Amino acid sequence: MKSQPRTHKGQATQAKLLHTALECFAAQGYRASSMRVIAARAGVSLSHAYYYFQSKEDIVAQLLLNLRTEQLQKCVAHLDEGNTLESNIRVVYDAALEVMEPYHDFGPTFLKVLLSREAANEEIAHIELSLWEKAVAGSRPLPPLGIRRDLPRFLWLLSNQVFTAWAYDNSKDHRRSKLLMKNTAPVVAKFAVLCRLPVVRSLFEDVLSLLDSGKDIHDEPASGDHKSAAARAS
Amino acid sequence: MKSQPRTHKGQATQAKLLHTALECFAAQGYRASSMRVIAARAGVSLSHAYYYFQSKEDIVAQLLLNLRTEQLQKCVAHLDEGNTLESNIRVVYDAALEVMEPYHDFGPTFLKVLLSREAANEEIAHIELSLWEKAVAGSRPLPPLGIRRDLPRFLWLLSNQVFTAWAYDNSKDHRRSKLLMKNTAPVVAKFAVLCRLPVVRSLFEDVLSLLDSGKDIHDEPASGDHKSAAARAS
DNA sequence: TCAAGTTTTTGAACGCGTTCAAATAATGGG
DNA sequence: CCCATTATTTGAACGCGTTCAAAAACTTGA
Repeated sequence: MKSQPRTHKGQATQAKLLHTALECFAAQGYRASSMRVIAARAGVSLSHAYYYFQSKEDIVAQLLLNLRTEQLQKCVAHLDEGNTLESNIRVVYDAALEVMEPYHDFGPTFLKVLLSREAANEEIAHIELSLWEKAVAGSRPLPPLGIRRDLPRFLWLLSNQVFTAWAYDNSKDHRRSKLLMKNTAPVVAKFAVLCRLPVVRSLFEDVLSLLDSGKDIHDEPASGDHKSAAARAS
Repeated sequence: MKSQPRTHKGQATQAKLLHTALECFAAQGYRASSMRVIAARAGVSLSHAYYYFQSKEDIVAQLLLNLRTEQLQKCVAHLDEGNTLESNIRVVYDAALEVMEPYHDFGPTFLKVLLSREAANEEIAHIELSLWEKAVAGSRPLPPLGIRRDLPRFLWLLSNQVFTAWAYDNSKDHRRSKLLMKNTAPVVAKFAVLCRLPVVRSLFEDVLSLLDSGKDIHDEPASGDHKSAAARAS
Protein backbone atom coordinates (compact mmCIF):
# COMPACT_ATOMS: atom_id res chain seq x y z
CA MET A 1 0.00 0.00 0.00
CA LYS A 2 1.44 3.31 -1.10
CA SER A 3 1.39 6.32 1.20
CA GLN A 4 -2.12 7.62 1.76
CA PRO A 5 -3.70 9.43 -1.16
CA ARG A 6 -3.92 13.18 -0.64
CA THR A 7 -7.43 13.87 -1.88
CA HIS A 8 -10.87 12.43 -1.17
CA LYS A 9 -11.35 11.19 -4.70
CA GLY A 10 -8.00 9.51 -4.39
CA GLN A 11 -9.06 7.66 -1.29
CA ALA A 12 -12.28 6.63 -3.00
CA THR A 13 -10.39 5.26 -5.99
CA GLN A 14 -8.03 3.35 -3.78
CA ALA A 15 -10.94 1.92 -1.84
CA LYS A 16 -12.76 0.92 -5.00
CA LEU A 17 -9.61 -0.70 -6.33
CA LEU A 18 -9.13 -2.69 -3.17
CA HIS A 19 -12.79 -3.65 -3.04
CA THR A 20 -12.76 -4.82 -6.64
CA ALA A 21 -9.57 -6.76 -6.07
CA LEU A 22 -11.02 -8.63 -3.11
CA GLU A 23 -14.13 -9.39 -5.14
CA CYS A 24 -12.05 -10.78 -7.97
CA PHE A 25 -9.95 -12.77 -5.55
CA ALA A 26 -13.04 -14.35 -4.05
CA ALA A 27 -14.77 -14.98 -7.36
CA GLN A 28 -11.94 -15.98 -9.68
CA GLY A 29 -9.11 -17.13 -7.48
CA TYR A 30 -5.52 -16.02 -7.50
CA ARG A 31 -4.30 -16.77 -10.99
CA ALA A 32 -7.33 -15.45 -12.82
CA SER A 33 -7.29 -12.20 -10.86
CA SER A 34 -4.48 -10.54 -12.73
CA MET A 35 -3.65 -6.91 -12.11
CA ARG A 36 -5.04 -6.16 -15.56
CA VAL A 37 -8.36 -7.79 -14.75
CA ILE A 38 -8.61 -6.06 -11.39
CA ALA A 39 -7.78 -2.67 -12.84
CA ALA A 40 -10.23 -3.12 -15.70
CA ARG A 41 -13.08 -4.15 -13.43
CA ALA A 42 -12.37 -1.16 -11.23
CA GLY A 43 -12.58 1.04 -14.31
CA VAL A 44 -9.01 2.14 -14.01
CA SER A 45 -5.87 1.76 -16.06
CA LEU A 46 -3.41 -0.97 -15.22
CA SER A 47 -0.62 1.36 -14.25
CA HIS A 48 -2.93 3.32 -12.03
CA ALA A 49 -3.37 0.31 -9.80
CA TYR A 50 0.33 0.56 -9.12
CA TYR A 51 -0.12 4.12 -8.00
CA TYR A 52 -2.04 2.87 -5.01
CA PHE A 53 -0.49 -0.55 -4.46
CA GLN A 54 3.18 -1.30 -4.74
CA SER A 55 2.61 -4.84 -5.93
CA LYS A 56 0.06 -7.57 -6.29
CA GLU A 57 1.45 -9.15 -3.16
CA ASP A 58 0.54 -5.93 -1.42
CA ILE A 59 -3.12 -6.47 -2.21
CA VAL A 60 -2.92 -10.07 -1.14
CA ALA A 61 -1.52 -8.88 2.17
CA GLN A 62 -4.64 -6.77 2.57
CA LEU A 63 -6.76 -9.82 1.85
CA LEU A 64 -4.91 -11.80 4.47
CA LEU A 65 -5.36 -8.99 6.96
CA ASN A 66 -9.10 -8.96 6.28
CA LEU A 67 -9.33 -12.71 6.68
CA ARG A 68 -7.48 -12.62 9.98
CA THR A 69 -9.80 -9.90 11.21
CA GLU A 70 -12.79 -11.97 10.18
CA GLN A 71 -11.31 -14.98 11.91
CA LEU A 72 -10.82 -12.97 15.08
CA GLN A 73 -14.42 -11.74 15.03
CA LYS A 74 -15.69 -15.23 14.35
CA CYS A 75 -14.13 -16.86 17.34
CA VAL A 76 -13.54 -14.17 19.92
CA ALA A 77 -16.86 -14.87 21.61
CA HIS A 78 -16.20 -18.60 21.94
CA LEU A 79 -12.82 -18.08 23.52
CA ASP A 80 -14.28 -16.58 26.63
CA GLU A 81 -16.61 -19.35 27.70
CA GLY A 82 -14.25 -21.11 30.04
CA ASN A 83 -13.60 -24.11 27.80
CA THR A 84 -10.41 -26.12 27.91
CA LEU A 85 -7.27 -24.95 26.20
CA GLU A 86 -7.59 -27.82 23.78
CA SER A 87 -11.06 -26.71 22.84
CA ASN A 88 -9.95 -23.11 22.40
CA ILE A 89 -7.11 -24.11 20.16
CA ARG A 90 -9.55 -25.96 17.96
CA VAL A 91 -11.85 -22.97 17.87
CA VAL A 92 -9.06 -20.82 16.50
CA TYR A 93 -8.04 -23.38 13.90
CA ASP A 94 -11.61 -24.04 12.85
CA ALA A 95 -12.28 -20.35 12.37
CA ALA A 96 -9.11 -20.08 10.30
CA LEU A 97 -10.24 -22.93 8.09
CA GLU A 98 -13.74 -21.56 7.69
CA VAL A 99 -12.47 -18.15 6.69
CA MET A 100 -9.58 -19.17 4.49
CA GLU A 101 -10.82 -22.27 2.73
CA PRO A 102 -12.06 -20.32 -0.33
CA TYR A 103 -8.61 -18.82 -0.68
CA HIS A 104 -6.52 -21.95 -0.54
CA ASP A 105 -4.80 -21.18 -3.82
CA PHE A 106 -3.47 -18.00 -2.27
CA GLY A 107 -1.59 -20.14 0.23
CA PRO A 108 1.92 -19.81 -1.15
CA THR A 109 1.50 -16.06 -1.57
CA PHE A 110 0.09 -15.71 1.93
CA LEU A 111 3.14 -17.50 3.17
CA LYS A 112 5.47 -15.20 1.32
CA VAL A 113 3.71 -12.24 2.86
CA LEU A 114 3.99 -13.69 6.33
CA LEU A 115 7.59 -14.81 6.07
CA SER A 116 9.08 -11.68 4.57
CA ARG A 117 7.98 -9.59 7.55
CA GLU A 118 7.78 -5.92 6.89
CA ALA A 119 5.89 -2.97 8.25
CA ALA A 120 2.56 -3.85 6.67
CA ASN A 121 2.58 -7.35 8.08
CA GLU A 122 2.95 -6.26 11.64
CA GLU A 123 -0.76 -5.68 11.79
CA ILE A 124 -1.43 -9.24 10.69
CA ALA A 125 1.04 -10.60 13.20
CA HIS A 126 -0.63 -8.57 15.92
CA ILE A 127 -4.04 -10.06 15.20
CA GLU A 128 -2.67 -13.58 15.10
CA LEU A 129 -0.91 -13.13 18.38
CA SER A 130 -3.96 -11.63 20.06
CA LEU A 131 -5.99 -14.61 18.90
CA TRP A 132 -3.72 -16.95 20.80
CA GLU A 133 -3.61 -14.66 23.77
CA LYS A 134 -7.36 -14.86 24.06
CA ALA A 135 -7.28 -18.60 23.56
CA VAL A 136 -4.93 -18.95 26.51
CA ALA A 137 -6.44 -16.32 28.79
CA GLY A 138 -9.97 -17.64 28.30
CA SER A 139 -9.20 -21.30 28.91
CA ARG A 140 -10.15 -23.17 32.08
CA PRO A 141 -8.28 -24.54 33.84
CA LEU A 142 -5.63 -21.95 33.14
CA PRO A 143 -2.30 -23.36 31.97
CA PRO A 144 0.53 -23.39 34.52
CA LEU A 145 1.46 -19.94 35.69
CA GLY A 146 5.04 -20.31 34.55
CA ILE A 147 4.18 -20.62 30.89
CA ARG A 148 1.00 -18.59 30.79
CA ARG A 149 2.76 -15.52 29.55
CA ASP A 150 4.76 -17.18 26.78
CA LEU A 151 2.31 -19.82 25.65
CA PRO A 152 0.51 -17.51 23.21
CA ARG A 153 3.72 -16.79 21.36
CA PHE A 154 4.43 -20.49 21.25
CA LEU A 155 0.98 -21.27 19.88
CA TRP A 156 1.37 -18.52 17.34
CA LEU A 157 4.64 -19.85 16.01
CA LEU A 158 3.23 -23.34 15.95
CA SER A 159 0.21 -22.13 14.01
CA ASN A 160 2.49 -20.69 11.38
CA GLN A 161 3.84 -24.16 10.84
CA VAL A 162 0.37 -25.59 10.57
CA PHE A 163 -0.51 -22.80 8.19
CA THR A 164 2.47 -23.70 6.04
CA ALA A 165 1.27 -27.28 5.88
CA TRP A 166 -2.20 -26.09 4.88
CA ALA A 167 -0.88 -23.75 2.21
CA TYR A 168 0.92 -26.54 0.38
CA ASP A 169 -1.55 -29.29 1.17
CA ASN A 170 -2.89 -30.68 -2.07
CA SER A 171 -4.72 -33.64 -0.63
CA LYS A 172 -8.44 -33.78 -1.33
CA ASP A 173 -10.28 -31.06 0.60
CA HIS A 174 -7.02 -30.46 2.43
CA ARG A 175 -7.79 -33.41 4.63
CA ARG A 176 -4.17 -33.83 5.59
CA SER A 177 -3.71 -30.41 7.14
CA LYS A 178 -7.16 -30.51 8.68
CA LEU A 179 -6.19 -33.68 10.44
CA LEU A 180 -2.98 -32.01 11.53
CA MET A 181 -4.94 -29.19 13.13
CA LYS A 182 -7.26 -31.59 14.85
CA ASN A 183 -4.39 -33.60 16.28
CA THR A 184 -2.32 -30.60 17.24
CA ALA A 185 -4.79 -29.29 19.80
CA PRO A 186 -4.70 -32.20 22.28
CA VAL A 187 -0.96 -32.63 22.03
CA VAL A 188 -0.31 -28.99 22.79
CA ALA A 189 -2.81 -29.03 25.64
CA LYS A 190 -1.11 -32.03 27.13
CA PHE A 191 2.24 -30.35 26.73
CA ALA A 192 0.96 -27.28 28.53
CA VAL A 193 -0.15 -29.36 31.48
CA LEU A 194 3.15 -31.21 31.63
CA CYS A 195 4.92 -27.89 31.84
CA ARG A 196 4.16 -28.07 35.55
CA LEU A 197 7.12 -30.46 35.69
CA PRO A 198 10.41 -28.58 35.85
CA VAL A 199 12.02 -30.79 33.20
CA VAL A 200 9.34 -30.16 30.64
CA ARG A 201 9.11 -26.55 31.59
CA SER A 202 12.81 -26.00 30.96
CA LEU A 203 12.39 -27.53 27.53
CA PHE A 204 9.58 -25.12 26.82
CA GLU A 205 11.82 -22.24 27.74
CA ASP A 206 14.67 -23.55 25.64
CA VAL A 207 12.43 -23.72 22.62
CA LEU A 208 11.08 -20.24 23.18
CA SER A 209 14.49 -18.69 23.55
CA LEU A 210 15.44 -20.53 20.38
CA LEU A 211 12.63 -18.82 18.55
CA ASP A 212 13.84 -15.49 19.82
CA SER A 213 17.27 -16.15 18.37
CA GLY A 214 18.65 -13.04 16.79
CA LYS A 215 15.68 -10.96 17.82
CA ASP A 216 18.04 -8.26 18.97
CA ILE A 217 20.24 -8.24 15.93
CA HIS A 218 20.07 -4.94 14.14
CA ASP A 219 21.01 -4.97 10.52
CA GLU A 220 22.65 -1.59 10.17
CA PRO A 221 24.42 -0.90 13.47
CA ALA A 222 26.11 2.17 12.03
CA SER A 223 25.15 4.44 14.92
CA GLY A 224 26.82 3.70 18.23
CA ASP A 225 23.50 3.50 19.98
CA HIS A 226 23.17 0.01 21.41
CA LYS A 227 19.77 -0.84 22.74
CA SER A 228 19.58 -4.61 22.37
CA ALA A 229 19.30 -5.44 26.06
CA ALA A 230 17.76 -8.63 27.40
CA ALA A 231 14.36 -8.93 25.80
CA ARG A 232 13.08 -11.94 27.69
CA ALA A 233 13.74 -11.40 31.36
CA SER A 234 12.94 -13.93 34.10
CA MET B 1 12.96 -32.79 -15.73
CA LYS B 2 11.16 -34.24 -18.73
CA SER B 3 11.32 -37.95 -19.46
CA GLN B 4 14.79 -39.04 -20.49
CA PRO B 5 15.87 -37.98 -23.98
CA ARG B 6 15.91 -40.86 -26.45
CA THR B 7 19.18 -40.20 -28.22
CA HIS B 8 22.78 -39.58 -27.17
CA LYS B 9 22.87 -36.12 -28.63
CA GLY B 10 19.72 -35.37 -26.73
CA GLN B 11 21.31 -36.38 -23.47
CA ALA B 12 24.33 -34.28 -24.26
CA THR B 13 22.18 -31.24 -24.97
CA GLN B 14 20.25 -31.72 -21.77
CA ALA B 15 23.47 -32.08 -19.81
CA LYS B 16 24.93 -28.96 -21.38
CA LEU B 17 21.75 -27.05 -20.62
CA LEU B 18 21.80 -28.13 -17.01
CA HIS B 19 25.49 -27.40 -16.70
CA THR B 20 25.06 -23.94 -18.17
CA ALA B 21 22.11 -23.23 -15.94
CA LEU B 22 24.03 -24.13 -12.80
CA GLU B 23 26.91 -21.95 -13.97
CA CYS B 24 24.57 -19.03 -14.50
CA PHE B 25 22.93 -19.63 -11.16
CA ALA B 26 26.28 -19.55 -9.39
CA ALA B 27 27.59 -16.57 -11.30
CA GLN B 28 24.57 -14.32 -11.71
CA GLY B 29 22.10 -15.38 -9.04
CA TYR B 30 18.47 -16.27 -9.44
CA ARG B 31 16.88 -13.22 -10.99
CA ALA B 32 19.57 -12.54 -13.55
CA SER B 33 19.60 -16.17 -14.70
CA SER B 34 16.48 -16.02 -16.82
CA MET B 35 15.52 -18.92 -19.02
CA ARG B 36 16.42 -16.76 -22.01
CA VAL B 37 19.91 -16.13 -20.68
CA ILE B 38 20.46 -19.77 -19.82
CA ALA B 39 19.23 -20.97 -23.19
CA ALA B 40 21.34 -18.41 -25.04
CA ARG B 41 24.50 -19.29 -23.14
CA ALA B 42 23.88 -22.95 -23.85
CA GLY B 43 23.56 -22.10 -27.54
CA VAL B 44 20.00 -23.25 -27.70
CA SER B 45 16.65 -21.62 -28.34
CA LEU B 46 14.50 -20.57 -25.44
CA SER B 47 11.71 -22.97 -26.18
CA HIS B 48 14.15 -25.83 -26.48
CA ALA B 49 15.07 -25.47 -22.86
CA TYR B 50 11.48 -26.34 -22.11
CA TYR B 51 11.84 -29.52 -24.08
CA TYR B 52 14.19 -30.83 -21.45
CA PHE B 53 12.94 -29.04 -18.34
CA GLN B 54 9.33 -28.51 -17.50
CA SER B 55 9.96 -25.25 -15.72
CA LYS B 56 12.62 -23.05 -14.24
CA GLU B 57 11.74 -24.43 -10.84
CA ASP B 58 12.65 -27.82 -12.23
CA ILE B 59 16.21 -26.68 -12.83
CA VAL B 60 16.36 -25.10 -9.41
CA ALA B 61 15.32 -28.46 -7.97
CA GLN B 62 18.34 -29.98 -9.69
CA LEU B 63 20.53 -27.31 -8.15
CA LEU B 64 19.15 -28.08 -4.72
CA LEU B 65 19.74 -31.76 -5.26
CA ASN B 66 23.35 -31.07 -6.19
CA LEU B 67 23.85 -28.87 -3.16
CA ARG B 68 22.43 -31.51 -0.84
CA THR B 69 24.72 -34.09 -2.38
CA GLU B 70 27.67 -31.80 -1.89
CA GLN B 71 26.61 -31.19 1.69
CA LEU B 72 26.42 -34.91 2.31
CA GLN B 73 29.89 -35.48 0.91
CA LYS B 74 31.28 -32.61 2.92
CA CYS B 75 30.20 -33.85 6.29
CA VAL B 76 29.78 -37.60 6.01
CA ALA B 77 33.33 -38.22 7.21
CA HIS B 78 32.94 -36.05 10.31
CA LEU B 79 29.75 -37.77 11.36
CA ASP B 80 31.51 -41.01 12.08
CA GLU B 81 34.12 -39.85 14.54
CA GLY B 82 32.19 -40.57 17.69
CA ASN B 83 31.45 -36.97 18.57
CA THR B 84 28.42 -35.89 20.55
CA LEU B 85 25.01 -35.55 18.97
CA GLU B 86 25.20 -31.82 19.48
CA SER B 87 28.45 -31.66 17.62
CA ASN B 88 27.09 -33.77 14.78
CA ILE B 89 24.04 -31.57 14.42
CA ARG B 90 26.28 -28.57 14.08
CA VAL B 91 28.38 -30.37 11.49
CA VAL B 92 25.31 -30.91 9.34
CA TYR B 93 24.12 -27.32 9.68
CA ASP B 94 27.57 -25.90 9.05
CA ALA B 95 27.93 -27.94 5.90
CA ALA B 96 24.53 -26.73 4.74
CA LEU B 97 25.55 -23.13 5.29
CA GLU B 98 28.87 -23.56 3.58
CA VAL B 99 27.30 -25.12 0.53
CA MET B 100 24.20 -22.96 0.22
CA GLU B 101 25.42 -19.54 1.24
CA PRO B 102 26.14 -18.46 -2.36
CA TYR B 103 22.59 -19.37 -3.28
CA HIS B 104 20.71 -17.52 -0.58
CA ASP B 105 18.56 -15.65 -3.06
CA PHE B 106 17.25 -19.00 -4.27
CA GLY B 107 15.82 -19.57 -0.81
CA PRO B 108 12.15 -18.96 -1.52
CA THR B 109 12.29 -21.10 -4.65
CA PHE B 110 14.12 -23.85 -2.81
CA LEU B 111 11.34 -23.77 -0.27
CA LYS B 112 8.66 -24.04 -2.90
CA VAL B 113 10.43 -27.05 -4.34
CA LEU B 114 10.68 -28.72 -0.97
CA LEU B 115 7.15 -27.98 0.15
CA SER B 116 5.32 -29.02 -2.98
CA ARG B 117 6.62 -32.55 -2.75
CA GLU B 118 6.57 -34.47 -5.96
CA ALA B 119 8.41 -37.33 -7.51
CA ALA B 120 11.57 -35.38 -8.29
CA ASN B 121 11.95 -34.14 -4.75
CA GLU B 122 11.95 -37.56 -3.20
CA GLU B 123 15.61 -37.84 -4.01
CA ILE B 124 16.34 -34.61 -2.15
CA ALA B 125 14.30 -35.75 0.82
CA HIS B 126 16.18 -39.02 0.86
CA ILE B 127 19.54 -37.30 1.07
CA GLU B 128 18.38 -34.98 3.81
CA LEU B 129 17.04 -37.85 5.84
CA SER B 130 20.17 -39.91 5.42
CA LEU B 131 22.21 -36.97 6.63
CA TRP B 132 20.35 -36.96 9.90
CA GLU B 133 20.49 -40.73 10.14
CA LYS B 134 24.25 -40.60 9.99
CA ALA B 135 24.33 -37.75 12.49
CA VAL B 136 22.39 -39.88 14.96
CA ALA B 137 24.02 -43.24 14.28
CA GLY B 138 27.51 -41.80 14.50
CA SER B 139 27.04 -39.89 17.73
CA ARG B 140 28.51 -40.99 21.08
CA PRO B 141 26.96 -41.53 23.50
CA LEU B 142 24.09 -42.83 21.42
CA PRO B 143 20.73 -41.23 22.15
CA PRO B 144 18.24 -43.27 24.18
CA LEU B 145 17.29 -46.48 22.45
CA GLY B 146 13.61 -45.59 22.44
CA ILE B 147 14.02 -42.58 20.19
CA ARG B 148 17.04 -43.65 18.23
CA ARG B 149 14.97 -44.86 15.33
CA ASP B 150 12.74 -41.80 15.03
CA LEU B 151 15.17 -39.07 15.98
CA PRO B 152 16.52 -38.66 12.44
CA ARG B 153 13.06 -37.94 11.10
CA PHE B 154 12.55 -35.44 13.88
CA LEU B 155 15.84 -33.71 13.15
CA TRP B 156 14.95 -33.63 9.50
CA LEU B 157 11.63 -31.93 10.02
CA LEU B 158 13.22 -29.52 12.42
CA SER B 159 15.90 -28.70 9.89
CA ASN B 160 13.22 -27.79 7.38
CA GLN B 161 12.02 -25.16 9.79
CA VAL B 162 15.50 -23.83 10.25
CA PHE B 163 15.91 -23.84 6.50
CA THR B 164 12.75 -21.79 6.14
CA ALA B 165 14.12 -19.24 8.58
CA TRP B 166 17.34 -19.09 6.60
CA ALA B 167 15.57 -18.71 3.28
CA TYR B 168 13.74 -15.59 4.40
CA ASP B 169 16.44 -14.24 6.65
CA ASN B 170 17.46 -10.81 5.41
CA SER B 171 19.62 -9.85 8.37
CA LYS B 172 23.21 -9.02 7.55
CA ASP B 173 25.15 -12.15 6.54
CA HIS B 174 22.10 -14.13 7.67
CA ARG B 175 23.30 -13.78 11.24
CA ARG B 176 19.86 -14.43 12.62
CA SER B 177 19.39 -17.86 11.11
CA LYS B 178 23.01 -18.75 11.76
CA LEU B 179 22.44 -18.04 15.40
CA LEU B 180 19.31 -20.14 15.26
CA MET B 181 21.29 -23.10 13.93
CA LYS B 182 23.97 -22.67 16.55
CA ASN B 183 21.40 -22.59 19.35
CA THR B 184 19.31 -25.41 18.00
CA ALA B 185 22.00 -28.03 18.36
CA PRO B 186 22.41 -27.99 22.17
CA VAL B 187 18.67 -27.73 22.79
CA VAL B 188 17.93 -30.75 20.64
CA ALA B 189 20.78 -32.70 22.20
CA LYS B 190 19.43 -31.93 25.65
CA PHE B 191 15.96 -32.93 24.53
CA ALA B 192 17.28 -36.24 23.25
CA VAL B 193 18.88 -37.02 26.59
CA LEU B 194 15.73 -36.09 28.47
CA CYS B 195 13.81 -38.55 26.35
CA ARG B 196 15.04 -41.15 28.80
CA LEU B 197 12.27 -39.86 31.04
CA PRO B 198 8.90 -41.40 30.14
CA VAL B 199 7.11 -38.04 30.26
CA VAL B 200 9.42 -36.38 27.80
CA ARG B 201 9.55 -39.48 25.69
CA SER B 202 5.78 -39.56 25.34
CA LEU B 203 5.86 -35.95 24.17
CA PHE B 204 8.41 -36.84 21.57
CA GLU B 205 6.15 -39.58 20.30
CA ASP B 206 3.13 -37.30 20.26
CA VAL B 207 4.97 -34.79 18.14
CA LEU B 208 6.19 -37.44 15.75
CA SER B 209 2.77 -38.95 15.24
CA LEU B 210 1.52 -35.41 14.66
CA LEU B 211 3.97 -35.01 11.85
CA ASP B 212 2.76 -38.23 10.33
CA SER B 213 -0.81 -36.91 10.31
CA GLY B 214 -2.53 -37.84 7.10
CA LYS B 215 0.44 -39.80 5.87
CA ASP B 216 -1.91 -42.59 4.83
CA ILE B 217 -4.46 -40.40 3.08
CA HIS B 218 -4.61 -41.21 -0.58
CA ASP B 219 -5.99 -38.51 -2.81
CA GLU B 220 -7.71 -40.57 -5.48
CA PRO B 221 -9.10 -43.65 -3.71
CA ALA B 222 -10.97 -44.70 -6.84
CA SER B 223 -9.65 -48.26 -6.81
CA GLY B 224 -10.84 -50.46 -3.97
CA ASP B 225 -7.28 -51.39 -3.08
CA HIS B 226 -6.70 -50.18 0.46
CA LYS B 227 -3.15 -50.43 1.64
CA SER B 228 -2.90 -47.71 4.25
CA ALA B 229 -2.16 -49.95 7.24
CA ALA B 230 -0.37 -48.75 10.32
CA ALA B 231 2.77 -47.04 9.15
CA ARG B 232 4.43 -46.46 12.48
CA ALA B 233 4.27 -49.65 14.46
CA SER B 234 5.80 -49.96 17.92
C1' DT C 1 -8.08 34.72 -13.95
C1' DC C 2 -3.83 32.86 -14.83
C1' DA C 3 0.32 30.46 -13.84
C1' DA C 4 2.95 27.25 -10.88
C1' DG C 5 2.78 23.42 -8.38
C1' DT C 6 1.15 19.00 -7.01
C1' DT C 7 -1.66 14.94 -7.38
C1' DT C 8 -3.91 11.57 -10.29
C1' DT C 9 -4.21 8.94 -14.51
C1' DT C 10 -2.65 6.97 -18.60
C1' DG C 11 -0.39 4.37 -22.68
C1' DA C 12 3.37 2.15 -24.02
C1' DA C 13 6.93 -0.58 -23.06
C1' DC C 14 10.24 -4.21 -20.75
C1' DG C 15 11.54 -8.69 -19.51
C1' DC C 16 9.83 -12.58 -17.50
C1' DG C 17 8.04 -17.79 -17.56
C1' DT C 18 5.56 -20.56 -20.46
C1' DT C 19 3.11 -22.70 -24.64
C1' DC C 20 2.43 -24.33 -29.35
C1' DA C 21 2.24 -25.32 -34.01
C1' DA C 22 5.30 -26.11 -37.32
C1' DA C 23 10.07 -26.96 -39.28
C1' DT C 24 14.11 -29.79 -39.18
C1' DA C 25 16.95 -33.79 -38.27
C1' DA C 26 17.53 -38.64 -37.08
C1' DT C 27 15.91 -43.41 -37.31
C1' DG C 28 14.36 -47.76 -38.89
C1' DG C 29 11.49 -51.12 -41.77
C1' DG C 30 10.21 -52.42 -46.67
C1' DC D 1 17.01 -45.96 -51.02
C1' DC D 2 12.87 -43.96 -49.61
C1' DC D 3 9.26 -43.15 -46.79
C1' DA D 4 6.81 -43.02 -42.38
C1' DT D 5 7.61 -42.32 -37.86
C1' DT D 6 9.72 -40.40 -34.07
C1' DA D 7 12.92 -37.12 -31.77
C1' DT D 8 14.75 -32.56 -31.67
C1' DT D 9 14.72 -27.62 -32.46
C1' DT D 10 12.79 -23.34 -33.51
C1' DG D 11 10.26 -18.67 -33.88
C1' DA D 12 6.48 -16.40 -32.66
C1' DA D 13 3.25 -15.48 -29.54
C1' DC D 14 0.52 -15.02 -24.90
C1' DG D 15 -0.37 -13.05 -20.56
C1' DC D 16 1.83 -11.87 -16.58
C1' DG D 17 3.89 -8.29 -12.95
C1' DT D 18 6.09 -4.12 -13.08
C1' DT D 19 8.11 0.55 -14.53
C1' DC D 20 8.21 5.18 -16.46
C1' DA D 21 7.80 9.34 -18.75
C1' DA D 22 4.40 12.24 -19.81
C1' DA D 23 -0.52 13.84 -20.05
C1' DA D 24 -4.56 15.39 -17.53
C1' DA D 25 -6.91 17.16 -13.64
C1' DC D 26 -6.91 19.42 -9.66
C1' DT D 27 -5.26 22.89 -6.11
C1' DT D 28 -3.58 27.19 -4.66
C1' DG D 29 -1.57 31.78 -4.30
C1' DA D 30 -1.08 36.31 -6.65
